[in-house]
Amino acid sequence: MARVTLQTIADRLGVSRATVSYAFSRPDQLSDGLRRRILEVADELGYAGPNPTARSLRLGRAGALGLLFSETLAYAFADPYALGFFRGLATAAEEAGVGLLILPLPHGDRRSDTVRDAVVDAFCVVSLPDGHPALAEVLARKLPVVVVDEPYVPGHPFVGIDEPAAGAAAAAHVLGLGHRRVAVAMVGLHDDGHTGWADRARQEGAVFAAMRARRGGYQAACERAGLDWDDVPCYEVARNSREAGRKAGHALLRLDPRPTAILTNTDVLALGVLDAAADLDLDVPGELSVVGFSDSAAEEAGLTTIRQAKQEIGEAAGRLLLSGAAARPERRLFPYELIVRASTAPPAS
Amino acid sequence: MARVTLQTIADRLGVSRATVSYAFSRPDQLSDGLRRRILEVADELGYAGPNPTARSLRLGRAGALGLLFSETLAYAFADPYALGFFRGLATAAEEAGVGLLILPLPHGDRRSDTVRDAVVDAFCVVSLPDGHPALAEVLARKLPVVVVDEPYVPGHPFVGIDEPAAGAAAAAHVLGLGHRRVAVAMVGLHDDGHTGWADRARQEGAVFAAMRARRGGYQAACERAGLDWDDVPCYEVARNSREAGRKAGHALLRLDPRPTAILTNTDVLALGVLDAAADLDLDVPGELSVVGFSDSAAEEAGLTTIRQAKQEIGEAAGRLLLSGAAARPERRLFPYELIVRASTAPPAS
DNA sequence: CTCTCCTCCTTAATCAATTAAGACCTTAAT
DNA sequence: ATTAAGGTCTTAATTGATTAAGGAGGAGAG
Repeated sequence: MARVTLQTIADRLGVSRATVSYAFSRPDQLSDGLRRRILEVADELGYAGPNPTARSLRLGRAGALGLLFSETLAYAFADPYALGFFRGLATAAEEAGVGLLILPLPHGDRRSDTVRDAVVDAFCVVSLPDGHPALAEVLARKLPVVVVDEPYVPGHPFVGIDEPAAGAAAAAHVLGLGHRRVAVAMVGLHDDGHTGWADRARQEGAVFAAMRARRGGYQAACERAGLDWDDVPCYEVARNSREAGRKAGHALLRLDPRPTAILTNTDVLALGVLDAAADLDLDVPGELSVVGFSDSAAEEAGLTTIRQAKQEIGEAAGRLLLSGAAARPERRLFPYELIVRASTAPPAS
Repeated sequence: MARVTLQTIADRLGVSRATVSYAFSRPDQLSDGLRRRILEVADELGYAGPNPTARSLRLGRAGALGLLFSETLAYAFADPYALGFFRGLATAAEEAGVGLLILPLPHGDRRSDTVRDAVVDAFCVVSLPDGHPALAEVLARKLPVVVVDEPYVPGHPFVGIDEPAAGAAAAAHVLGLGHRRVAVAMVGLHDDGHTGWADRARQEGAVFAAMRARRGGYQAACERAGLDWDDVPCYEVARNSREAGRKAGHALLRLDPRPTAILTNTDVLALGVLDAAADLDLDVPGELSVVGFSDSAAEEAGLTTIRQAKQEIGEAAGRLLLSGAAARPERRLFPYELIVRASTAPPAS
């Protein structure tokens, strides 16, 4: 059975294709009788309705928002921060009645043309490392683009938080409590799978702009408090997982003198650091203070963290794209908030 | 500045449109020199690459999978079971290099044509109530469709678990422990927002087929154990939330005689029932046994539950659609597993 | 009777590509 | 010299719709 198109129906009834099209899209242009007959024949022939692709081509709109995320989709759907963001974005999409097309990044060697072939009206790019090839592909499409969290793309709107300030707030909190032996555990500095100590060059050359900025905030606050940043040990892990956090925790807690406070750039990592502390029978916050970031998995663990309005950020990104306001390179920074819970306290004197 | 198409470039260079197309899609059909010149001019004119919609129309494939979920997207991204499923589906999509188009259901009165207009190659329908209009719209598209969990759509492949058997296993567990005063808290029977006692008619006429089947399993097991189902109180809530579970818990625990075991058809609900038990200072599992369903939020709470292979189910659904095997109405039932944790014990004698 | 206005439908341009088949020219083999 | 084979580009059909503009016919007004 060949494909049924508008033309098939038109031929069958001896009317023009336009007439059949009107039967579907503009009932007022047709007499009721004919319209009914057309719909009847359409049904009889098993017509699937006006082809959305053809429609989309003619009308010049896709009815979908493209979403690009740095990690594999399987990871994204497990990351609390990403999920909060997706929720917000999905809400905006839902309100506008458009779909959300989640695109896989070409992973490994298999090259795929998902970005090039994505039938969308706009792109939302989330948390891509500097220089990631997918970003170039997105920009080549010349569609509206909004970037969330990272990287900074000149000429395109940006939504996120004031990362340096938020990082500084996290650091200032423990410094204000009196800590002087501060250490840092970070994920997402580079894309090369490295796990280990991060020297100054690696820190400052981090390809994830938000993480780089966050770290800059740590440093600024520490220096304002009179610490020498070179005395602040930084451990870097490749994946944002609890297990990786634990590893970083052990590395940092083995140091002599042992840090009394550890800053982490994600909550998941912080949970791992807490695991490490538990492994070593260290009392938190008595012997060790830990600060997370994002308030994504922090509540039950009683973790002090920086809360980001993930859902609002997602909604804002969506609305920016859907309102057509993405032409102006607006820069929307959302407020963050230091949430103090039971994982931080003054150091033992 | 007008839109740049293949034709624009062709005109500029005095070659045919086909030639330009080949420059992008089939380099071997062209001399290197010309190809280079074409790409140069394309760049110069700001050509965004072959229009994906036109491409899609001509090639007859969309490169995307449509996903339809019963709830609002904001809810879906917060539901642990849905997320596990999404993860699996996304993994399959990622492997095949196709996108995942998440479609909003027409919510409330605003009618939107997202299903009709979705540029996709196939649909995955998850957990829709019987008779939901969106399902009809999906079927009208005459594309491959796979249904997950519910409803049962004759003629289309189905992926899920053996719900009656799983429900029976949950019930048989507490019955085997010796419980006789069993009660049930359920969500997702109907779509009408009702919260309160569910009589036999409401139970059996439930529009969510999986939930209906699950409940049938409870009943069968109870009757096999010699209980009269009419003696088993059933409380129904409208939303799958912890708060709703707590409400159901209070309603059930106020009964005299008080149930010694409560079966719930989701983990989230079970957590709420545990909250209610805590409110009443009831010892779990000493004075009350609670069983969840899905193993989605159960681990930390020490909840006995039925584990469903959510991620595998998602992957299977995706692969079914992507392999083109969705033509046969295959019915794939995945194994479930009773996970016994600390929320169930024999009743106090 | 003529003019105007509606209603209902058709004509034809348009959206932006892909690709089989053919034309034309050069080179190599017989 | 003839034929075959390649390489490079063009022609034209095709994908499946939307919609402005126009035409035919009937109804009502003057």
